[in-house]
Amino acid sequence: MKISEAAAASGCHLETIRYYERIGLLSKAARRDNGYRDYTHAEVERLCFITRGRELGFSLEEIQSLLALAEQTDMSCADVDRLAREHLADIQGRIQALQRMAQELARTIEGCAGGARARCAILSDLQTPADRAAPNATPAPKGGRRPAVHRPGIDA
Amino acid sequence: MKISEAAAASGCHLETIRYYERIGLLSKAARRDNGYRDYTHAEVERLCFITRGRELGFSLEEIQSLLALAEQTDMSCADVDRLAREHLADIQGRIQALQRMAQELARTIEGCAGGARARCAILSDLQTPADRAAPNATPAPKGGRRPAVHRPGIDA
DNA sequence: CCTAAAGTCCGTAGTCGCTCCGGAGTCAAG
DNA sequence: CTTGACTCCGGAGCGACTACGGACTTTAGG
Repeated sequence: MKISEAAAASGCHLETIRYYERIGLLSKAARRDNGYRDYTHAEVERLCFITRGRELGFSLEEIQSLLALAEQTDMSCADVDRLAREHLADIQGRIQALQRMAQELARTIEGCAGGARARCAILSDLQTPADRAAPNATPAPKGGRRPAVHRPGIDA
Repeated sequence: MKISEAAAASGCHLETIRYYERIGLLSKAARRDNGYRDYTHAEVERLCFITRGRELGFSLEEIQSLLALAEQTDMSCADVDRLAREHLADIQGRIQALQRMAQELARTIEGCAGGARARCAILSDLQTPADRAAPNATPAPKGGRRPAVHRPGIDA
């Protein structure tokens, strides 16, 4: 399988595959006589695993751990489970942080009369430090700092 | 006001302040005789605005627009409102994407018996391409690609 | 007054996960 | 034989910081 086919089969961008090889997440692919990379079914599966993991918001480092665990055939399910649960908790934390953001932002937008500029609530709200602006909200919407899903093209 | 005081007053990391100056988000601060930066109340307010904007998930570029709008004293409230609403929609999109992730992940974790490794649902689920794994979920959880909140220290 | 610690300066490099670039070689179709 | 698509590679760029190292200044304590 050539790299473009592996890309199509895994849903992973071609350049990203090369990138994964470069950073050692994928082992160096076999080469044909012409120097082109040649992928086996197993390698494409590994790639699918990575891609899917990314879609679920795992970092490449976490995915590497998961792959390592997947390779030991005994006594690893509990570890996998723990990792997944930790990750889920992290995602939920991020959802909450975003929800707080959305709430505050919505409240701020509400306050804007919509045309009379003199006392634009949005701008003055932005000027106000978080704790004064939202005494009920958690001091700072800090949570996990995990990198997670990077979604390429598609500009909103 | 020295930089550390400005940092404390604005809740913005000291190095980040210098960074903002470097990229032109803040104009170059006045200097004392010893070369130390000296901040006025207005500059600290601008910094608060930026920090708060970041907390609400605006990108630095968006914040720059907001600041520019804030400086024109007429006819900008509608623009501010539009920007804020667009941003809110983006945040909501990201929340939904994360919720899909969490749902799928939770479902995957559910399937794991918890010890018997032979058929660990989590790992095999990860092996499965997204569309086969979750026929009901949106094809790919792609949404906005805005960078938004980077939260430094604090590891979950 | 001297010393040590803390604060500030600066530029540069590293982080994460890609993505794009340019220039060169290879391959398949017309 | 030419054209276009594909592949190779290393390196730079993105966003928003964070960290580092070496030089300088200021401040507090003895």
